[in-house]
Amino acid sequence: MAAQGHFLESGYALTSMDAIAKIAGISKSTLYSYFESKEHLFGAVIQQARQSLHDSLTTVAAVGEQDAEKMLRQIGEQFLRFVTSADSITMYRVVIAESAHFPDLGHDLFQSGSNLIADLIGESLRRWSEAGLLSIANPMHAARQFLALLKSDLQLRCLLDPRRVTDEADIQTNVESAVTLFLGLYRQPENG
Amino acid sequence: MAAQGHFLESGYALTSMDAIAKIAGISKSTLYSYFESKEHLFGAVIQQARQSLHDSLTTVAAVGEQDAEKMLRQIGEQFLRFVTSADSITMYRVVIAESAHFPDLGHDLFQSGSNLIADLIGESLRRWSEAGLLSIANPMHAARQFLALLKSDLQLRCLLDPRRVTDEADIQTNVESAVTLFLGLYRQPENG
DNA sequence: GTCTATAATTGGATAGAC
DNA sequence: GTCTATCCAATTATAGAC
Repeated sequence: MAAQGHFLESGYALTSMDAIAKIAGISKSTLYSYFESKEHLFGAVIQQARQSLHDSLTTVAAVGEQDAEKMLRQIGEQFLRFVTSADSITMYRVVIAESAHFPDLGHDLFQSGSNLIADLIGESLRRWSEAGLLSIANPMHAARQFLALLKSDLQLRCLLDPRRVTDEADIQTNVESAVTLFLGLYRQPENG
Repeated sequence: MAAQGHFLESGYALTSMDAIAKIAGISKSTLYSYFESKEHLFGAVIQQARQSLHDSLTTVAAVGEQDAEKMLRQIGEQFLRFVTSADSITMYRVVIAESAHFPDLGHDLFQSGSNLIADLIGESLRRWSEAGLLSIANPMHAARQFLALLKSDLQLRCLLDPRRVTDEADIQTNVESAVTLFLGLYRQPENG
């Protein structure tokens, strides 16, 4: 949908139905025949982007079997690249901006974002722990700690300052810090 | 300023100069005699709120001398109560929403928010480490880890879902988790 | 300096022809 | 189903009187 680009780029208020119709190459009346209002169109756009987010995070969390450190690094790098990507940031920015007006969208995005990735990684940690690669009493709790250490302030910095790009060095720094600290806590005694 | 409440509550686009003038009890012309445009007024409002944020965080980081665990808990509780407060969240929401339009405001807010509190706590950690209360090689790095663990997803959840209130139980859970993990890493051997 | 009144523009939504 | 043309409301900003 052509509306997606404009909504995510310019936000809800600055995106006019005129502009969307023009980009889509249809008239405004036709646009209104597909979506009953600007609010409904916005909701459809965000829900679609949310589904895409859901799929991407599921892919990020799926990692080939290796040793614990390599898997954590791989997940960490992919996760950070994804959450700091321009697409992710613009989506979060728009939904945060309109969360007072569309609280359901914000709620759903949190579920499909933070909660989903925490569950996926928590489940992986539980399996790795059962397999003896790590020693974790509470995998879900540990997953949230790992994600918190990974992100630190990177996501907030991107949301607040669009000019500050997140380069590979930023990502490597955070991954190194998070993995080191995490393994220091949860590595099996016989392995470390 | 009367504009502050309206801008923070309704966002930039939905706040009209008519409404601000009405709330302030003056006419629109008078309002324009003080601020040359809506953008300038918005900038002034945010910069003032940013100064208030700066002062609040400085207060949060100032803690009486006690043992390390009590100080970390006290800072953690106050920090989390502050960043999840309705005032802080609405301010961040508005600035994030307009960060593409006003990148300087977002940049300044990040400096006066995340970077400031990290520096303040990092400096405290350095002093406590020198005094032998903790054993920290890189205090600034440790401060960012502590803050990341404290916040985890609480701030993002508040930004995305205004209906979900952060209660004292959420705060205590995160403080407990962060302080426990942090002390497990950095407590002086002879103390722990 | 402050007000009333009013430009000038924009945007969401619809009517009616085809 | 799709278009053109239009309505109606809201908004930024200013002109001009006092």
